[in-house]
Amino acid sequence: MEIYFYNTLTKSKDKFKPINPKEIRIYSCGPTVYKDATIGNMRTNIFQDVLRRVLKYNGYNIKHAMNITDVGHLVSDADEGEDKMLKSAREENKTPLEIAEHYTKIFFEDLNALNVETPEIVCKATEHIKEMLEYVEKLVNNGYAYETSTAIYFDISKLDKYPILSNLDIEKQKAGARVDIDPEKKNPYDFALWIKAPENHLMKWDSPWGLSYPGWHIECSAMGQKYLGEQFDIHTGGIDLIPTHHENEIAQSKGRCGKIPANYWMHGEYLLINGGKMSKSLGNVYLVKDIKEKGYDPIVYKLFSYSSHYRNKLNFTWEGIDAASKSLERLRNSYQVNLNGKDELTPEDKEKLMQVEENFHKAINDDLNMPLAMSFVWETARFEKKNPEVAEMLAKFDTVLGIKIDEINSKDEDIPQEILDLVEQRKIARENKDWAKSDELRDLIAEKGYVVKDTKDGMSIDKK
RNA sequence: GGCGAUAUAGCCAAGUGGUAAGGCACGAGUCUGCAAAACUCUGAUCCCCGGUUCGAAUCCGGGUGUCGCCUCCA
Repeated sequence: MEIYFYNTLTKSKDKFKPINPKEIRIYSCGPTVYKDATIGNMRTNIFQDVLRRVLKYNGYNIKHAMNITDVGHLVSDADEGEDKMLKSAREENKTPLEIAEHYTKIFFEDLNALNVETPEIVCKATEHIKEMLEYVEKLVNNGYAYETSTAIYFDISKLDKYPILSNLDIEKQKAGARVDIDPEKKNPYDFALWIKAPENHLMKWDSPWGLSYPGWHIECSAMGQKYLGEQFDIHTGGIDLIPTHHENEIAQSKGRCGKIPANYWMHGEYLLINGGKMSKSLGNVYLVKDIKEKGYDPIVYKLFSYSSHYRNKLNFTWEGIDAASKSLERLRNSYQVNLNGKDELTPEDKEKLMQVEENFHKAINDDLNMPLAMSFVWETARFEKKNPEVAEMLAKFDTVLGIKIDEINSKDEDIPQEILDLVEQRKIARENKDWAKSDELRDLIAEKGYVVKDTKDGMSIDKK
């Protein structure tokens, strides 16, 4: 079945044509590990995970690389100010390496909690200084870069066209530019490839230009080219990376080998908080940890993110999370019910299931339309006949959803003995039809933080 | 100031020319000693005005609202 992706480069939904159908190569801009990743960052990671899973659903093998930015990302894009890593190191009184290790670990724990697959290749900027230096030297040799007293800059005037991803008219931007113009720069939009380190700079490396460190954009170009080649299939990231980071990656690649590094550029939209923007600088951030602390399985957040298309803004509210939580419970319940279902499926039923599968497949292949795909998941979950084949279909869908649909909802392994005793007493009361005592005990159990429900198969106990 | 996105039932949200998917909540019902859970059923003519068309939520023009980018951010 054909796959269509919205391509920021062409500004249209394009049919996906792999460079090599045997292996799809993807590069994703990963985290700058200087602070906790937010659920906003995670929305992008979930989008990328869906992309991987959809390609796999279509039978493709993939080679996916993601970088870990542990040096070179300055607090300001005016190529001045502190490196983010160093700022955090100073504030938390740790070494940059400790900072990077700490936040990298948490990042992958979060991905794991969200059941987001780890890319085949995870690469750190600090481990690719050599590749970056070679890249910069090549740009200098090709005449696309020049040296100033503070850095090596990319000369955007050497390109046929500079902003090609975004619609910025840099001529019109000049007047209103809020950043101070460095008189040594040839063009205001020239950006630093390599920066000369001040005397007491913590992270610096030997280079033809003395002790220095990389600019923010060079790492992705260098690592992408090392692991995926000069041209690969898909490049992903958050929408905010379009005007600077990705624009500059393309510039670097064009300067180095004359090619745009990826054929398809896909960008995930922002997560909003109560209708407004979430950002580290505004301080209104939520972490995966916060979702856990509210008592939700983090996968609930993943399901929540499927309520909107990845290219649309999604407004985060706790009401929304609550709705997703209910949905997750019901989907998992349906899976269990179907697994043990005894209804016979007629040929017509099987035909219907096949049709739903096709609809699902079409939806995910249409630029990852998860909200639409979910409607077919529900159609399956609420299929009138209950049969293991229906469960099998749900499991198949879950290879894309990644919501662990086969997980059992209530886990009562950790119920304290005290509660179990009360439940036992209530059971006896019920057998004696002593409803007053039964209700009293249910209230008591509730006070202690547990909910007891009478089901056909006995009582179920859940933590509140 | 420049650029762009978006406006669909109480909430979230698909749908880009043929009479509005889905989820959550609400209400009703089945079940239950009761309750919960589960299951079933129930709701919108698509921001406003004008135009194109046999026909528009869907195209065009105008207006209004909200949000974002142009500065670090997924």
